[in-house]
Amino acid sequence: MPKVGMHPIRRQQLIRATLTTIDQIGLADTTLAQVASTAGLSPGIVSHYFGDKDGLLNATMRQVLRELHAAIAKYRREARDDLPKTQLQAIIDANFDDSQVNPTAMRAWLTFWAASMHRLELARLQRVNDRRLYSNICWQFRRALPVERARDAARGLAAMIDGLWLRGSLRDSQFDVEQARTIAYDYLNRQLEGLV
Amino acid sequence: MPKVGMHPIRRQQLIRATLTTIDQIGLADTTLAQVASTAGLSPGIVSHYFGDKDGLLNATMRQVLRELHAAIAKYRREARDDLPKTQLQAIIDANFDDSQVNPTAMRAWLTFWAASMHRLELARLQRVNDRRLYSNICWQFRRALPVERARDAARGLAAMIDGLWLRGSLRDSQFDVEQARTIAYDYLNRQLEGLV
Amino acid sequence: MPKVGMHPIRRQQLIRATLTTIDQIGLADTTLAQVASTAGLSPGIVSHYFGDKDGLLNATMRQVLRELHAAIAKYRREARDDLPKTQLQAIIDANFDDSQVNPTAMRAWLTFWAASMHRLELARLQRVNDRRLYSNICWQFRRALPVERARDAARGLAAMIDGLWLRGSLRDSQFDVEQARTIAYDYLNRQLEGLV
Amino acid sequence: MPKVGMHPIRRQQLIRATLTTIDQIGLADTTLAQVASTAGLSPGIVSHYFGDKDGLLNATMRQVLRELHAAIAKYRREARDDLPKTQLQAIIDANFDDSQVNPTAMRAWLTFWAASMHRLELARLQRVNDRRLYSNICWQFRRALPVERARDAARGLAAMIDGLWLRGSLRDSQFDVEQARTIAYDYLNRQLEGLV
DNA sequence: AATGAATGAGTCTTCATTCAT
DNA sequence: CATGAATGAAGACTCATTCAT
Repeated sequence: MPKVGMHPIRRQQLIRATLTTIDQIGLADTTLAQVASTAGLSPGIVSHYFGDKDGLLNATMRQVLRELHAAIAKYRREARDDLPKTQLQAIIDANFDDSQVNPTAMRAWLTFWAASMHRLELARLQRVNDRRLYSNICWQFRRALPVERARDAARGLAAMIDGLWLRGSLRDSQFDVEQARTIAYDYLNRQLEGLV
Repeated sequence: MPKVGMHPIRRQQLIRATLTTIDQIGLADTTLAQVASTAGLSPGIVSHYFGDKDGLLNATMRQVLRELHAAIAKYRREARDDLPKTQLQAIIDANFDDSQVNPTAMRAWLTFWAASMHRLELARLQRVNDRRLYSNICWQFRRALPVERARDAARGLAAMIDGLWLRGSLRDSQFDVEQARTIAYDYLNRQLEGLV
Repeated sequence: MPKVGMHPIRRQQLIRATLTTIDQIGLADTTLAQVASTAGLSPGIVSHYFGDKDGLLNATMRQVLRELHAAIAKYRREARDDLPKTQLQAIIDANFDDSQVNPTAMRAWLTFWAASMHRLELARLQRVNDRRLYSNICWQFRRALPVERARDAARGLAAMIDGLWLRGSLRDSQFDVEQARTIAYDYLNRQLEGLV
Repeated sequence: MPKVGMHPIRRQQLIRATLTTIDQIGLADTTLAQVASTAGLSPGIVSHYFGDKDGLLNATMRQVLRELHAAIAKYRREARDDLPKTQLQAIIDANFDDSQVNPTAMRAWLTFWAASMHRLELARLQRVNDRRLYSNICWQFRRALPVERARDAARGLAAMIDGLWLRGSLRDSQFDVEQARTIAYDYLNRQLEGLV
């Protein structure tokens, strides 16, 4: 079946299958055979497209990050204005978009976060993403607050977002987006209180 | 001297060795042989004291939780008064006590958090702890705020604590306790603003 | 120009690539993908021209043997006379011709020699060649020596040639043709001593 | 079954099994499972005693070399005098001792000789052995011949021994010790002719 | 004629667990 | 109590071979 142009399709299939498997049985129990079979392919194919298991995992994490960035970009593009508060709300909304808080995505996130503690490449990806979120937030706060205050506010909001999300990942029940947004918005409002 | 009481000593040795190994090479690469050798014991001994690997892991997580509770109890006991704010500050301080934010402890935490997604017993322990933190915080807020407000404030503070801690776990550098406390205190102050 | 005759060209390419690969990484690590890529072709092509891996290996060994016979024929044709001694010297020279003692050729030889222990077809080729060398040598000795003496002299010279070559194959350095010839000539001289 | 002192016994078992397997199906088709099963043990045991397949192979080759050295030492010790000729005959005899020319041993030899072309450690062992044989022989010749003559005689005899042995390895039939000895003795006699 | 994607059987290796001592 | 030898199942990875294009 040597159709040309299978590369991107097969990679997508396998990355999707990896996310599904991580969701269902966890990274520790995820085998290449599992992933391949979930993708409806044979085990040998993984090395063909990703070299080895690490390659597959790295690619999967990159995909997860890409989706977060896409969500953030979309929400900010669609924000009704460019005020700091509006933009920060867009960032909050993007982080709690369904693409990010559905159980599969959340489990993948936490899985990669934990795995990054001992895997160099994942740690690198994680750190880049981490800094990007913080920078975006900080930039907006600096338009409204003195630099030191802006930095703490940014650290606080980033922590709040991750914390709400982290605690949500534990629940069996659906992540409560409204509640999370209310709490994050409240934090934001209090930081910008009496300004705009 | 009776030779009794090897039980608790050996268990401690093995749990310590488990934490060390998780810290250094990660749970995924932690083998019982590693753990046993780190503890200066033979591989066969693990099953003698913990039944199997799961038993060891469960016991290790219990130990980590116990230490957090001990820290919280200690800080609250030593708080200068029983005012909500003071008690909540004590809870914050306990969560950022060195016993909780040293790299080994933080890695263990995140490791177990992630592992709990697919391990029933760990999930149970996690959830109990999670609720206990929330309940403690909520209880204090309710002494100062209307119930609905108290609940959101509690959710927010718990998320803030976990988020600061989570983001700290990524850093190579030492966790910045002062900064984390400043941000958490600030959140607390704003929630209780104009009350006391 | 008819497009016919790709057959011999492709086969040559692949056989050459096989020898190169055996030289560089050894038969044990030689994969069809390696060979094909060295030949600048695709992996699937091998089965088209040789059926399977065994077919390729057999063809490669045949080629190696053909080159030895060509060398021997050439040297004997060019010998200055038909005396036994001259003809035996020609055989010695042919065996130490550069086409036989360059590192690639020597490694291929030893590789096939070893492989022939458990591969029927290679063993057959090996044995035919082996006998041919012995017969050639023996025939010449019989022109000068009584039959029993001739047989032992032939066995000795054949062993001497193979032994010099075998020990040369170990060296990292270039095979010392002069030295090998001196030693083999000396053996020859002593066998024919006092005879002319 | 943790009897102590199993180490040397198990290693022997596995090395023997390796030699048997190489003899019967060849190195290329020798799997650890094969070896272990031949030894009546489980596949996992190999890594316990030899680390990995390479470790097993190295140990096996070392054993083969050890046996050759033991044979040489024994024959020289038992030689009736210390004359060069007698000692050289002892070396020849040792190389054609049954421990060296039984089919299993010969196949192992040739296998390792070929394998050493692309395996560093085997090459090292091979070269050490190679030099030792040459040195021993050369030393004896130098007691009877001028240095240059001694060196060529040593190279010739070493090549003769290896060549006879190499050609013998091809035969299905039993190695003809008498014939080989006759030919090697003859070479020796002619080199020392008119001296002692 | 030639490609190269895909398969799937087979190998090495790891490791939790058992158990004789 | 404790050891550590031994097991054997399971996983990652390789690669000869096939086959649609």
